[in-house]
Amino acid sequence: MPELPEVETVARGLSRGIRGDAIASVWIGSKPEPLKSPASEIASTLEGAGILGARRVGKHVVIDLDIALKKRGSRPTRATAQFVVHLGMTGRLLIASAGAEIAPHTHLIARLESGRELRFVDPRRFGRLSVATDEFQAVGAEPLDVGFELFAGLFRKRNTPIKSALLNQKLLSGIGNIYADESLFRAGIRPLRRAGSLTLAQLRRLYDSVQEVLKQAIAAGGSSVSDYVDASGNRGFFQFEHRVYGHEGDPCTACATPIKRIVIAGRSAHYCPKCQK
DNA sequence: ATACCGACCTGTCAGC
DNA sequence: TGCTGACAGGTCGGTA
Repeated sequence: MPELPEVETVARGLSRGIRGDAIASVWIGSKPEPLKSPASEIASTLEGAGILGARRVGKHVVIDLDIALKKRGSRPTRATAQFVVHLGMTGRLLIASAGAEIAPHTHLIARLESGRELRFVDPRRFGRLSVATDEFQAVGAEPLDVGFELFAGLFRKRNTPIKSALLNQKLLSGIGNIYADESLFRAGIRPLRRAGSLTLAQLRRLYDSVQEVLKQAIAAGGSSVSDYVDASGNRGFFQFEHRVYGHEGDPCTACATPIKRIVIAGRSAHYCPKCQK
């Protein structure tokens, strides 16, 4: 499901929806895979915490918590904590009314003071939940904040296919399979091109394409390929703007050549063999 | 150090 | 109808 635009959409929706609310109690399911922090630590951090807001860091949703109230009288040195959620492939963070039916594969429910609930649902359990008191940081650069010089430097002397480099979260945090393919198509670069072999002009086009694709996708509320929905359960619309991803065999929107699908490092890659060099 | 590959999970869909 | 295999927005650890 979620790459940068989808995670950004979820985070914005959460921030709008539950900022200012507080967590009354927490229920955690029995399937342990999604928990990076111990269940007891997640529950104790969340319970009683005020919700300051939510934001995106790479592909992570970070929910900022005010935990000062819980330490009243003990002069806390640090009054904030973070609930960090990675949605994996099929994870959802949903704001639900308390009476709403509980979907299968619901792994965490945070009951809010307002009577609503924040729920984490994840059929494949590739998602990850953790709490942190230190400022959470992505390992790679933010694709929408990085300057061109730094962006270009990430790929210099790299022998790996540019598609793999775009998916490497240690270089850029947030780009996934859809937006890597769409960016490379718009930049006219084949996914198998060695990253280090790109000319400065091609790097510039790739930089511009990445920015453009991500911004357009955020504006469209992300891509709903099968089941992605935002915090309110709404689907995105950017899947209708995909020009290569999921379009194997379809005519290229620019030249009508059939779009090809190949496998690079175990992930499918889609491209136009004529437009992309 | 770098890069590929299978593993981790469940659900869906095409093909037989 | 029902089985099987391929595939899915992501990341990790092991291996070469």
